[in-house]
Amino acid sequence: MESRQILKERQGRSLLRQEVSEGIKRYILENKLRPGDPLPTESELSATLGASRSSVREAVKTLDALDIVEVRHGHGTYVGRLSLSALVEGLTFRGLLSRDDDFKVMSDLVDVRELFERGMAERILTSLDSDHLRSLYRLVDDMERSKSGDGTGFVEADRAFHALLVEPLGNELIGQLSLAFWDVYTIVVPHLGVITSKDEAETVANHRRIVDAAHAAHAGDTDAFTRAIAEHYAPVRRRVQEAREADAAG
Amino acid sequence: MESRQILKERQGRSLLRQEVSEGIKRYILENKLRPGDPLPTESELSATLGASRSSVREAVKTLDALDIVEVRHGHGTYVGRLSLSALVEGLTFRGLLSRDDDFKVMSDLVDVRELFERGMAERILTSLDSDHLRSLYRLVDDMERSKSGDGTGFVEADRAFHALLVEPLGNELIGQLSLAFWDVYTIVVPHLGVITSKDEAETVANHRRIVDAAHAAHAGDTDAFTRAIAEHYAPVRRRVQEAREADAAG
DNA sequence: GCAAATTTGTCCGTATGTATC
DNA sequence: AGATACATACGGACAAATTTG
Repeated sequence: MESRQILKERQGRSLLRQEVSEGIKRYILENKLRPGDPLPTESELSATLGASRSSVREAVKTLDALDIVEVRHGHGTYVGRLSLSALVEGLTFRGLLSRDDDFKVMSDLVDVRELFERGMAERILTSLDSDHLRSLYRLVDDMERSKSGDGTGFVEADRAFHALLVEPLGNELIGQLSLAFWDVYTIVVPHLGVITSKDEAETVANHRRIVDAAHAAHAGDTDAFTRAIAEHYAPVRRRVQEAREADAAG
Repeated sequence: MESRQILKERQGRSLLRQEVSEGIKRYILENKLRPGDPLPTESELSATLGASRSSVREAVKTLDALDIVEVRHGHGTYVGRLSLSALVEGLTFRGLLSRDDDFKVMSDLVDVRELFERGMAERILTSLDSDHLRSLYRLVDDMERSKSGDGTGFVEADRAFHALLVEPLGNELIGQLSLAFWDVYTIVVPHLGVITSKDEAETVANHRRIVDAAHAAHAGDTDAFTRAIAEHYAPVRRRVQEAREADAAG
């Protein structure tokens, strides 16, 4: 069997699965494939890269976890969306695992969320136009309406708001990171085991205050805007704090 | 064979591999394991979770890619370090794949790197003590010495500098993200295919200026400090720009 | 330093589930 | 509905790496 040969030729240093993974990535890069483009079947990859189906499958699974590759059962393997899903899953697990550590992981996370919006305040205001402002107001209205409604509407509007807030920067990475941390926060907080305050009216008001400040300040002073953002994150931080104190008391 | 039974009972919806992955994560959480703690062997997991060893292995590989689990050949499986390695690998691949898109991925990345340090400037300065300052100066001296030396010393000092700069914040997540983006930048730029300027003397000077500004400003005005950071990232941005222009011209 | 034991790595063959035509 | 192509899952065998006696 020739595969044994290849095994010998590899001089035993790195793992075959690792080489297969590199091979698949190289294939995508050399052929300049885009997200959604089809990849060769597992059998073809197996033959081309000189590894068994099992090794190819394990390699594909690691790339799938990073969203470099996407597998559709009974259909085929494709180039992945290259999203930050791996970051979300990793940080979510970290947040769940280290609840004991004074919930520091989560409070650090809120710091980062605030950093994205406060640190980019100036640039957000200068590139914000009236269309964006209108869309932001619309989302706040959506939150207002779906408040104490079915449920999913409120959080979805919240998520969309923070995506839209940094959108005028034209920096996709910041937008994706911002959403990734929003996702982690939203997933982890309900698992903290204690009931935390969740004043939806206050949340709506805080979001509206951000848009109001943006509308007023526009290209002028950014202080009111950054203050509004800080006030928005105060209750977010408080929820983590409440969970921490309840956990320490219990 | 009873495994066939389980397959039926799952009603064919979710994937077995996925369930195994969830099972392993649940095991870690319920037993409150920490990074480095040993996990059951593949055979044991296979028996406990009611799946074949192949399926367990594939599930373990996805968790390994997220650094939730760490596998050591011939030794065993352990709880992972929960690092941001998946983010680095994912963004690196994204940067390599979308070179054509005017290198926007990389310029967005530099924006984020600068955001971490500029956006946290105030908090960095207020919690910076003389020990930190001395350590920062020492790293700049290291860079100066290893300039045009063996090679690895320079970049390593650069990496350590940016880690140390945000360290006084006490926010581990920001430190890890900062390093993750530094890693991606350092890995991707050499692959951009064109020789970009790499003035090490200028780099040293820019880093020293940051520490000088921090030393002078301390708890006072942050303007000089943020300006020094901006000046540091100007040449970093220029390298990406040069690669872009060379690519467009060629 | 050798040998045995343990654990992960790789391979193969086969059967089943899933989507498309 | 049938046929085809593909991924999913299984089980067993052997190779390679690591630890231990």
